[in-house]
Amino acid sequence: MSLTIALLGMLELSPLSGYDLNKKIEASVIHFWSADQSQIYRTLSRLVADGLAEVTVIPQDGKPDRREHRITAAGREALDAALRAPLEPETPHESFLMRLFFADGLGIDGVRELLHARREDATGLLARLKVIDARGSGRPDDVGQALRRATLRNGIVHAEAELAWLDETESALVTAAR
Amino acid sequence: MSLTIALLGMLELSPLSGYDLNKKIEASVIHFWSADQSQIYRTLSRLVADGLAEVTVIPQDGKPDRREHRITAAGREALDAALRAPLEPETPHESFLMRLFFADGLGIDGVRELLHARREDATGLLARLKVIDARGSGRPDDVGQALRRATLRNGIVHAEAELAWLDETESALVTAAR
DNA sequence: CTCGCATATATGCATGGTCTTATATACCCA
DNA sequence: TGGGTATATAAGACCATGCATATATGCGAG
Repeated sequence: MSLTIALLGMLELSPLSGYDLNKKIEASVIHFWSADQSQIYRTLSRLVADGLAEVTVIPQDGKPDRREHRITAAGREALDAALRAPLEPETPHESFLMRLFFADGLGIDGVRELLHARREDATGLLARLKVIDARGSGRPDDVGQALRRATLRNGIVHAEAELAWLDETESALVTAAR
Repeated sequence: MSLTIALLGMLELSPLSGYDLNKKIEASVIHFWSADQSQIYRTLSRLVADGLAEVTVIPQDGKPDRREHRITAAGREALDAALRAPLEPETPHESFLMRLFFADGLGIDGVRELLHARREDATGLLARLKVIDARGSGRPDDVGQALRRATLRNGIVHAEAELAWLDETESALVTAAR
């Protein structure tokens, strides 16, 4: 469903090929949505099959045909409906927390390594997000820009929360291990 | 992989049936891992097929046989290896942020509704987590307890971060919409 | 007495996602 | 000259997950 929103949302701005969509996703929503190339093409095919997008084949020399997709009226309706539908209930899958929950058998050093690895990940993520945020850091001129900025800020505040939690957790562990 | 850790981790403490495991998961890791009953049984079968657990069938009257699983030596090794393996790279899938990113077309009121719905979810989640946290709120006596507590605290700090981000985002939106 | 809940396991089907591989050409760098 | 990158699409295999459904019985509430 979310990938459908991504594709329709991008097609609403301009007609694009699967290749273009893949690049756009990597460039703009990758911080909260990881999408596989093959999955993009499959979902795009389904949009066309469902009449939510139309294809224009543009022959090219030396390269495969470029299949340009444009959103249909039905596609615009579907996008609007998807955006307005009730939020789907959360089904969390936090593999790191699963490990931590059962990490007792690793001993105190093993637990510390686990937390250290997590800190590295969170630090790296935060740095990357901040670089992107700095690039687009004029005050937003329109609502769309403010929304895109907000998704980035979301990643940043959660990365910071994770680091703060790591501090807290490492202290608590020292106390518990005594 | 994570569900495997959950099952092996729980079997290490005592032999359990699939039914027991389902209940234990609902009672203890549900705040960071949602598991389906059928998935638990399937994963459990795989553990047995892979020699990581063994089954003892205990006939019961009036109820289906109880298939009690106990972890094997290979299972303990597999658990330890899984806990020590490098953290898998994150592949985020935040459907709410996907909507927000493309929510421009909803108009300012639609966006506000979206944020409001998110706030309700986050508020409810935070309340539930705090209840659980209060229940187990003596200072932890051993490392295992501290770890379990830490996973809960993780959920709490992220729920709080989400609420803070919602405040920030709603303000920014007011500014951008002017 | 019936309805729903607890006990207990299992299968079937669909969806979404990941990883790999295939095809074909042009260009740049070492 | 060979290897990597960019352009462009697509199929196959596999895995985890989710939802529905089936079976069979005891027990308590209404």
